[in-house]
Amino acid sequence: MIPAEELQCLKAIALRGGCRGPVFVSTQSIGTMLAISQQTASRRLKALETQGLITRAMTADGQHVTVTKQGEEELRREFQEYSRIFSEGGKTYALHGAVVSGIGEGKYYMSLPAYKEQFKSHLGFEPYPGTLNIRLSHASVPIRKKIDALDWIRIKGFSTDGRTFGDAKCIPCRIGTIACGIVVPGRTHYPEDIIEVIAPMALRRKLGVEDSDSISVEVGP
Amino acid sequence: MIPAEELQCLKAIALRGGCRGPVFVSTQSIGTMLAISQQTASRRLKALETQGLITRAMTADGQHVTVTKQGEEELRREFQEYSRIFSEGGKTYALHGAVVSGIGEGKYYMSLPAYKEQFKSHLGFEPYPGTLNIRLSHASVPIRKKIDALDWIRIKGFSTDGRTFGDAKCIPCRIGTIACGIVVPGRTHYPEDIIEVIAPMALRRKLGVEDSDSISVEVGP
DNA sequence: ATTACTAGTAGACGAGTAA
DNA sequence: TTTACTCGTCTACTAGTAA
Repeated sequence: MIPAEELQCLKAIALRGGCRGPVFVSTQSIGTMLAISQQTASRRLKALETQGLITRAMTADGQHVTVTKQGEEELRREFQEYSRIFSEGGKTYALHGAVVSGIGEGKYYMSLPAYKEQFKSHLGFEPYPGTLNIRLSHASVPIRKKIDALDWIRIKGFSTDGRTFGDAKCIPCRIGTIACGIVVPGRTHYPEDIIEVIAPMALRRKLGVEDSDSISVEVGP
Repeated sequence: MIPAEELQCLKAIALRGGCRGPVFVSTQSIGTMLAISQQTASRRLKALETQGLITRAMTADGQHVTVTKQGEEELRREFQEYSRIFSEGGKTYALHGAVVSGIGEGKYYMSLPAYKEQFKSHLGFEPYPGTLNIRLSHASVPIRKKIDALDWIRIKGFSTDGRTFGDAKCIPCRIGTIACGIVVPGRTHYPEDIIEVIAPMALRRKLGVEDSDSISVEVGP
C-alpha cells in the first residue's frame, strides 16, 4: 500500500491539475502546500516517480509533473472509499443506551389530543401515552448530535385554558422492528445524552425492559 | 492541518461505519488494517480523540469508537477535494510537444476522398491534405495514454484498386482556437510520443511554426 | 532560481510488558 | 484478551550546501 503522506502529495499534484496535463511545480511550493520542508517534498516526488505514479520533466526553475494512469488509479481508489463513507444509500444511524425513568412529563404531554393528533398524522401511528427515556452511551452522543442535522418533523404548540404548550420536534426511528419516534421538546435545553422515544404501544412492556437495561435505536430511512 | 496518517486512520474508522454509530474496534485490528503496529494504532486513536475527531468508550476487550461531527467534517473536506479532482466538469487534457516532420504519409491518406468524407462528417470540417506531427514532451506521454480511454471516432477503412486501407480513429481537439483532430492509424503500432493533427487548413502556415517549435494541443469537451 | 545530496538529530516506531 | 506505558533503535526529518 502507498503510504499516506505520499498519497497526500499525489493528491496535491492532482488538485493542481496533474491528471489532465503536466503542471509546473517546485519542491518548495509542494512543501508549502503540505506544510513540509522543500527537502521532504523533493523526496516525496522522487518516491512517487520511482513507483511510477508520476512522471517528471525537470527544468532550471522547477519541474513539470504529470500524474500517470497508475497514479490516477490510486487516487480513484481513495475517492471510492470516501464515496462509500458518504454514499446516501440507506444511511442509518444507530444509538445505544440504557433505559432510564423520566419524571412522567412525557406521559402527560402525550395524553393531550392536540399533540397526539399531530404525531398520528406525521408518524403514522397513535402514540401510547408515555415515553421511553434512554440515557445514551458516551459513544452515542456524537451520533445524537449528527441526527440533529436531519429532517425533523415540527410539532406545533398550542394554547388552552390560559396555558401555553410549546413546539416540539420528532423524527421516525425504530427499536428492533417497531416503528417509533424520538421526541424533543422545543424550548428547554434538553440533556444531550437523553432521548425520549414514543411508540404505538407501551415499549417497556412490549420489549420486556426495565431501568438500566441496554437498548438500541435506529434512525434513518 | 491534520496529519495524513491520522486522516488515514480516521477514514478507516469511518469505513467501518464510525460516522453512523459506535463501531467496535481494537488497536490490533486498526493496526492490521493500516499495516502499522498495535502500539502505533493506539497512539493514532489517542491523537484523534485528543483533537476531538473521535470519541471512545473503552471496554475490556476493545473499544467503541465514534466519529464526531468535527471528524466527519474533516473527512468531508477530503472527499470534496477528491471530488474536485474527478469532477467531470469540462475535463480537458493538455498535450505539449514540438513540431516534427512526418514522412508525408499523412498528406497522402488525407487526400483520399473516402477518408476525407468521414473526417468531414465526424469532425465538422474538411481536413487540409496533410498532418501536423508533434513529438510529445516526456511529461505529456502519460496524458496521451489517458486520452486513449476517451471516446474516439472510428474511421472505417476501405479497398480500392486491389489495395486495402485500414481503419483509423480520431478525436476532436483544439490548437489555440482552431478546431482540429488527432488521427491515429488503426493497425500499426504508433510511437507513443507522436501525435498527428489534422485541421481545416495548413497548420504550419496558419500558426507560423516549423520543426522543433513548441506547441500545445487541448483535448476534451 | 531550482533539485537533491550529506549530515546530524528529533521523534516516530515497535518490542516488551504492566494493568 | 485488551490498552498503553517505557525504552532502545532507527527511520525520516530539516539544515546546510553543491550543482
